[in-house]
Amino acid sequence: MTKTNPELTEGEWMIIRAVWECEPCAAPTVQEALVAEKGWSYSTVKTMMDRMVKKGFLETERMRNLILYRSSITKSQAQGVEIMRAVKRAFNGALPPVMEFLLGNSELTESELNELEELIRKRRDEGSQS
Amino acid sequence: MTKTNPELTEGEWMIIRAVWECEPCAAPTVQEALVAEKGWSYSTVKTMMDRMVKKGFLETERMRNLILYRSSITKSQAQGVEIMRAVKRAFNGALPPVMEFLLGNSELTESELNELEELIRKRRDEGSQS
DNA sequence: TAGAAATCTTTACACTTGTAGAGATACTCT
DNA sequence: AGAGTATCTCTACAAGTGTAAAGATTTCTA
Repeated sequence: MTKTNPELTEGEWMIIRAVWECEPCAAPTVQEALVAEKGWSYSTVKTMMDRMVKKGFLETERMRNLILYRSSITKSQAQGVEIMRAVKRAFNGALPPVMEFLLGNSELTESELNELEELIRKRRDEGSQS
Repeated sequence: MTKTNPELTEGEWMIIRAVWECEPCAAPTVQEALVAEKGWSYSTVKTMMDRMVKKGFLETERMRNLILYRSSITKSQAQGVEIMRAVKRAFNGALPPVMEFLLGNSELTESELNELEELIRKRRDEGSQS
């Protein structure tokens, strides 16, 4: 039942980030992890988590009276969907302008710039081999 | 009343893209432009547009019986907000991993790669001057 | 000037999302 | 076994979003 194209809401991102940190974990644990940042009550968190189960973002396993949750989607999967959705919406799916925007609007250190150049070089090598 | 931090929904993106294409334009024009892709009725489009006015995403000007709409936010403004929101949500605001992801998951031509390197170089020069 | 055509206004409804209270259960410790 | 504690379930509600029908108004045209 794993969702292949997960579109998470802001609240769901909060939840799943916490789950990735501690899975498998129970709802009260997640709530405790988020209460400082979001102030959410237990009911709030539990409701969201159960909705996420229904949507296929989380899975549950019952251990006695405890319900353990784990993510059904990987972090990189969710990251990819999220970023690509934005790219599609805002840039009609065109990547170079996005890169351009990011390069122009971000604070990158020297070493990060080097790293990126390295990635580009690697990318080029891979490309020419196929 | 221009919104400085516009978060557009999917539907609103549809609308505003069409508005950017033809502004100033009337609601029926926008509806016609979108009906093929979305199948939205006139009422649907008009309702969304009026909500967007209330939110400060669009502005209106009345000409006789016609209401002309124009965008209150620029394309690059909206693009920036959209992409940065995704970066923040999915990558906790860290840009290098995003770039890495994009480089690894996109089809870029040789010349686009060159272009990116050029951008990086330029970025570095700017950085070292300040 | 009456009917047709274009456009706008009002109202509505279902679904999602953020939010949570209140009550039911189950487990633990004395 | 009873009381306290932890956890879960049920129910609810307001705001926002996608969707649009029906009616009102304005303008054009014969």
